[in-house]
Amino acid sequence: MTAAKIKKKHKYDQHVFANHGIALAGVAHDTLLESYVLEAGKDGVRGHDLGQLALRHLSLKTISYEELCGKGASQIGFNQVALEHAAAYAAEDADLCLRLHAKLYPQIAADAGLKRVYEDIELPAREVLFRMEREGVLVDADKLAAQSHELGLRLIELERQAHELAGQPFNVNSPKQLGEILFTKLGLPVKKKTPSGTPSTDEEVLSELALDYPLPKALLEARQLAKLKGTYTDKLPRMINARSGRVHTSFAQAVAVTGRLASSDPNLQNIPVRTAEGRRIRAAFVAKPGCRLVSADYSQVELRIMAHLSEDERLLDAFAHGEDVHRATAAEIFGVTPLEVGPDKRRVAKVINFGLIYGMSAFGLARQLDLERGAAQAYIDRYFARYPGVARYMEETREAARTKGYVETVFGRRLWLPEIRASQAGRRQGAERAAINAPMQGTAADLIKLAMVAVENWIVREGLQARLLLQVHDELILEVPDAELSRVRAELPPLMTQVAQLRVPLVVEVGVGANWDEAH
DNA sequence: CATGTCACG
DNA sequence: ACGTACGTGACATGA
Repeated sequence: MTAAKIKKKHKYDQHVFANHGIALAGVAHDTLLESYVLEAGKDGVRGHDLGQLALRHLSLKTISYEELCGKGASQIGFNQVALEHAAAYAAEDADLCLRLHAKLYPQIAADAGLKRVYEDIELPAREVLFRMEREGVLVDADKLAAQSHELGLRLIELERQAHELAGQPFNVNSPKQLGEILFTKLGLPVKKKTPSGTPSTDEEVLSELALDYPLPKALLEARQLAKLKGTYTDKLPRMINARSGRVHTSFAQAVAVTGRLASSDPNLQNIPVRTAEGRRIRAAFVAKPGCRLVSADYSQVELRIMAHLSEDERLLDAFAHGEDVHRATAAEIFGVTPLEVGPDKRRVAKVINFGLIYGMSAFGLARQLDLERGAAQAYIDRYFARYPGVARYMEETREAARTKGYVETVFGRRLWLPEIRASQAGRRQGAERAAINAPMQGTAADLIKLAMVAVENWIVREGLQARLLLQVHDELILEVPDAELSRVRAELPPLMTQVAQLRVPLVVEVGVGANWDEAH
């Protein structure tokens, strides 16, 4: 691995050791995680790497990897660095680690919630993530290559059509050139602008224009296919590791301020699923011979957490009775019985439920549902009248964020919100929306990390050959030998639902298949 | 290296 | 009055 690709990789040293057959006997602490638990989102905190921690907490500038090895084409490998320089670099790592731990850990130990998040969630999850990264996932390169070829042919034809409709050749992948064609040359109406003030050509705009003009429709399809080809079908086969024959993502444990993981190089948490074309890519993630992929996902987990946190009686009741929550919400908002809720009403309720999790405004809801702002406000008012506990919770959360400067998850994870008292209204309101969202997104992250630890412990304890491969925020993907399928299918859901006792039941849905698409 | 866009939960 | 749903990562373009 080249230094450029190391980026923010932690656990990196552990992988190097493992490559040489050396297993760490146990990791007692990790300053990256200590800092993450203490200071996620805090003012001026951009990362939790050793170098940044040394600068923030010890006012020390560390030797950078580039100072040691150079950069770009002239960069040398660590094994070519003069021993005295390498020794100084390595010794600095060890020294600073201990000094930072002495400073950070007592702050964690002083708070029961933070201590629990650090010791019962983050530290154990760290080892599970290391194993998942090392295990990797099998990807059918031939299948993807065939798709790339097919997508390439269709893209050529779509481009030809687009050029014909535009009356001239242009680069369909250039928003700049596209904007000139659409809005200057053809005079199509500008629907919205980008932050920099230029007319937007994003999907929302093109979809709207596609109702009246042929060119945007071709562009939409070209964009979609170009995305799939460029990001997935072309790239994933190149990410297959020569030694293992599998794709090994990197899970960042201290990047997302809410407590979620982030996946990179490649990102396996954004593999397409929403379109049929996209699901063909997902179908290229396969189980090795003699195995199946098992997917287990928490159903409606953030809404359940909202019910738990708000203690709203109607919402708790809906989940307690196993109701379809969007249907139940629609019935409340529209004043009908659940049986009278059709697809349109349910869709509106679903958008509202998602909006609540995101701290929506009437404007945002109006835009999402293509309504007048007043109509959207009426829906919101109606919702809060029927779910007063949720309304109370939202206001209490904003207030708590203002007075404390942070919000917490059910397990005590802390998210700092420095902009909650910003003088600029836009920034402040942004922080308020983040304050609403963070306890729900963060608690969900806590839950699934606990589940990962529970599942891995179970696998080890029972001596199973099943392996955790991926986590996608509310979903776990495992590779399971056929002989263990019935056990995993039966025991995975209770393992995942019993990691915590909330005021609502947790529900896990399991799927099995030869590939990720079938399992999902 | 910033910008716009779009893939996911 | 004011911008506008939360959290991520990757790609192509173009300066």
